[in-house]
Amino acid sequence: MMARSQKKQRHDALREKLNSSPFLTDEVLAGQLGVSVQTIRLDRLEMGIPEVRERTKQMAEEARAKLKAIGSRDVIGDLIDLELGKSGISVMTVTGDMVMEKNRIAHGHFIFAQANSLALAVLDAPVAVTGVANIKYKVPVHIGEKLIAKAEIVKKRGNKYFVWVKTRNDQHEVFRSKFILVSFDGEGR
Amino acid sequence: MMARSQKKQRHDALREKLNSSPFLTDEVLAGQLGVSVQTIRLDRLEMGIPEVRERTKQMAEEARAKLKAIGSRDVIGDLIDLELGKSGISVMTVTGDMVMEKNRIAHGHFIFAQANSLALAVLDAPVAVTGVANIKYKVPVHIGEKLIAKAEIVKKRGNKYFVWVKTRNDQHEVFRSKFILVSFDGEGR
DNA sequence: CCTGTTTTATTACCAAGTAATAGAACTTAA
DNA sequence: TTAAGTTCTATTACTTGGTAATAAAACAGG
Repeated sequence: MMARSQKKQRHDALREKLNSSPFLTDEVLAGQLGVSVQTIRLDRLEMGIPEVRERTKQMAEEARAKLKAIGSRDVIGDLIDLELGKSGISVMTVTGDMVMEKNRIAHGHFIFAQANSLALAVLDAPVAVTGVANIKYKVPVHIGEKLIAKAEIVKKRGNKYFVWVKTRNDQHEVFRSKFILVSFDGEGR
Repeated sequence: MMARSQKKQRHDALREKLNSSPFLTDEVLAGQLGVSVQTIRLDRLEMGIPEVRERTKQMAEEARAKLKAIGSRDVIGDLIDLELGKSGISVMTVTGDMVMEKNRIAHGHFIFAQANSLALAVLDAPVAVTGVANIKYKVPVHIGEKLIAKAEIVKKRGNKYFVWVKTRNDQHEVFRSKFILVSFDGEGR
């Protein structure tokens, strides 16, 4: 039963090699693993791994889609309800790349970003920026949680808008913030 | 001189097509542009565009590198100085994907993110999260600006740390924030 | 009509495969 | 030891999407 275990080992090695550098041809792989090209092909067939060209293409498409998704997030979270000049609701699901590596807790700035961009979206003004924010994180947020942020304009004075945003997950209010936003036609802040 | 201008047009069309979908083979391109495969090949040669396989590979590698860079930003900005438990400095250059489309001003949450992660980095504690933040945006920030954030721990009470972060560009202080961070071994916030 | 550019066609060749088939080598169990 | 089974290797024919080189056709302008 030596042969069988050697095969398994080789399969693992192959998987690992392709994982770290997916652009290796069968010929190169054969050389590195000390077997014939045909053996590599057989292995790939058994393991359901496509050829280099296919792998490369898949990688390119995947990475492209991901980058595109990342690029198009001017408003963070999905705006699901909006009464311009009054209130709005946005939903965001916490994904793997929002959490800190150390403790798997969501990085605060994503929660802030959702609230901040919602606050800006609610404003009935063409151009506005954030002036002041008072924020409080109440409960740590983890991967997979769905965050619902509700914004409400509570006051307006001149070109200054006072907006409160409360964010909750299923159970708790996890975050609470007060923004002062400044709309400006010319310049000012 | 009709012929020459037709060629130029075709080159432009080719460039555009490949820009939006880089995985087209010469054969498909030839069909879409109504010319022979050889013409496409000649065009590519003239224009210095490599074959599909090469293009795909380049794309894959590029996109991969980009994604990797994005993924590894637990601390946003570059930590250039750090006295653990006391103070720290971080530098971040505002890139194109940090600004809002509408007004080309940096989205507030990137500036916040730099300050927040710097504040956390300065803490001499294994695990910590943000509890409260009071922040003020003083001057709008634009693409290309280099932001220098300086953090300082001003007080410690129990497991609560009070940290001030001031961010400036070349000329002004653009942002100012006070954080209360909570370090925790077990649980708590 | 001739000339020069542009386009197309043809041929030989390559890399990195798939698919199928056959043979060698090693392993083991009877 | 030998037969059987698994695993590995080799060989051959064929495919895609090209490169490189050469020649011929089409067309436009003078």
